[in-house]
Amino acid sequence: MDKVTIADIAKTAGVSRSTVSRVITNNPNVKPDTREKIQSIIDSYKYKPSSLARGLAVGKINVIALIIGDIRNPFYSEMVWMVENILTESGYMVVLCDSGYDIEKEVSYLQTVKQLGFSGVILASAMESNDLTAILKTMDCPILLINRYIKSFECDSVLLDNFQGGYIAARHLIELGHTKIGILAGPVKSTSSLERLEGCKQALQNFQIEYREDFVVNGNLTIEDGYEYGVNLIKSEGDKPTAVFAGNDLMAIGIMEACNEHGLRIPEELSIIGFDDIPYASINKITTVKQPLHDMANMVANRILKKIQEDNSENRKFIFTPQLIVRNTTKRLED
Amino acid sequence: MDKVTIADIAKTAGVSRSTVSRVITNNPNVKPDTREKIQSIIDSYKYKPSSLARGLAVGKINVIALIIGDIRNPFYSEMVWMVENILTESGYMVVLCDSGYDIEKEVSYLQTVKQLGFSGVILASAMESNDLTAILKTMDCPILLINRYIKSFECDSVLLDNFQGGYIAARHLIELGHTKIGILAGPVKSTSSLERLEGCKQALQNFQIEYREDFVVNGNLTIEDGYEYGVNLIKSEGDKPTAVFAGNDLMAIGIMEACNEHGLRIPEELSIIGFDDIPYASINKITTVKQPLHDMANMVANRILKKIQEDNSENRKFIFTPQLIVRNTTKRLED
DNA sequence: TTGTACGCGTTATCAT
DNA sequence: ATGATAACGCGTACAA
Repeated sequence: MDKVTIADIAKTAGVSRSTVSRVITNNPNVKPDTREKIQSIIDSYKYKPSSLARGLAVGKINVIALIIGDIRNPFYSEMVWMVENILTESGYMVVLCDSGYDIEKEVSYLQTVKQLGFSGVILASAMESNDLTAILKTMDCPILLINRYIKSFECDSVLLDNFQGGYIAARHLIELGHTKIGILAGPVKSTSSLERLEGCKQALQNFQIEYREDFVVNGNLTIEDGYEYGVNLIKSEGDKPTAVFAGNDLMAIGIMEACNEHGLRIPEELSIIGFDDIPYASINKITTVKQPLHDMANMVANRILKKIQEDNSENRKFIFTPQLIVRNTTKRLED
Repeated sequence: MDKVTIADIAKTAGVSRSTVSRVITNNPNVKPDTREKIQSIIDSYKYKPSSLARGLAVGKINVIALIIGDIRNPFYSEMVWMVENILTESGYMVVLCDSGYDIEKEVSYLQTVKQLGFSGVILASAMESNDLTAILKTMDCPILLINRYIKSFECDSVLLDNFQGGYIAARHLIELGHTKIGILAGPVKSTSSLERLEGCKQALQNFQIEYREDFVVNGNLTIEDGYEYGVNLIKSEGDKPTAVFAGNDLMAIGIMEACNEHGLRIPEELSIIGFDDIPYASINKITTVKQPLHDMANMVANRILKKIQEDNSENRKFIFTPQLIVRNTTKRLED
């Protein structure tokens, strides 16, 4: 039983391949009778057109790539889950690509996207890089950025007001009386991490608190990096922060783990605030800055669909507002 | 600047397309000089062959689908992360598909896999179903099952000894003196969940403890379901379990959350054991049954590669051994 | 070692 | 409303 093609359907229906193709693509130029007849033959044969062949003919394939930094980060996996549901509903297949925050891998994925003729790309991990910008400019499909902003490349983007997020996080700690605030920021190349840091600085400045370079460290947004930071913090001599702003919840969790192991009580001896509000933040009662994940995911999915359908629409930025969620890991500084 | 094709390369190189194609596919029948010359032209043009066209010609495309139940489950996302790394290294693109434990969605993904001519499929969420078996039998690429076993369909599979996993979990609780053991099992249609339950029963029987139907509930492996179970447990009247075996860590976490909220102390008033040993289990010091994720992921990736390369190899099952990890959520029953 | 010619399964253009 | 035919870009027997 060989593979059944459009030619087989055409033959048994006694029509040309063109007509069969028309009913497949919902072209109105088909007599209702013939359409019905052909459709029934298609059904009975359980015939499904080859997406490869169609893709070659049309130049596009109904697949959208979703490139993210780390699928193990619950913030992303929640986002992915929602976006995929919407896109699948609309007949697109979603391809998930984990870049590991590695630009080289990102570029390589984009290359594949081109070679396969995908309909669109959603980039959630894009950091600044010449190579990236270069290939981005050669892409021949809509591109959407999540929580990232690439100066040298103009396109749609859905983002959080990260500056404000960093600001309200720091302000919260300051209002609790903390003045020695440690910052475990995200990667230097990530614009959103940078903006959160800037927001932090702004808050410190507004409240006339000294910004100390030696209290700032960059991590890679993983639990491991948070843990490492926590251990270093505990073992360090001399002046220590009384509160820490972590670039995301994962790192906050890592810090807490280190503290637990070394008997440093939270929040009595150290206040910690995270970012994202992943499920584990609520379970472990971590004070954090929430991203409106639900709304953002919806926007992402619907926006890319729109871009694919009408490619003439201009580029826009959609900015969402962060929200402070106070839980049990931050506490007023006793003096 | 139009899209550059193999013909363009051939023309500027002064050879036929065949020769160019040969250097692309690493066919040895090319004079070293010409190969070098052509390659340099390819490089300078940054030419990349269309995977679509190649796929149509060859009948296969270098993509492997990885269908999982719920990407938000850290056990899966860890697995995905590792498998994807290995497969990407070997030149395959990995497509991640989230089925939401929905067989219909699973079937639909497999349909897409066929239409797109993928090189292989890895199924981690496959449950028993006629529709599923039907389409599985028509797939024209290697199939690999993770932690699932489909009676009606013969293929490679990488799995944990789930029966033993359930057994050692229950035995641990029994050895701590518990006799009233609640079970929050996984979905009924999941063979691995079923086997864990069977292992549980066996342990109860071996130790001559009554198996109580009314202490067994099925959940969908999510935190939410665990939480709901926990609340019900707390609010229920009369005879209650003193210990609970959760079908996976996520549900164990949910139960713990419910207990925390309602002031039920763990492990003093209720012992809980999970399954999988996801990172949050170790962070939250949850006693659990560990799956050797690392080894399993390696096996999965390498096995599907082998299957793709030599399709004549016969089907095998690779069974891994679970391991009890005792932490802080289980405790000897005081009497 | 290289070139010719055909096939892969669809869609799209142009007649009819 | 329908059919013939030419793309789409590549791989590969087969011939040279």
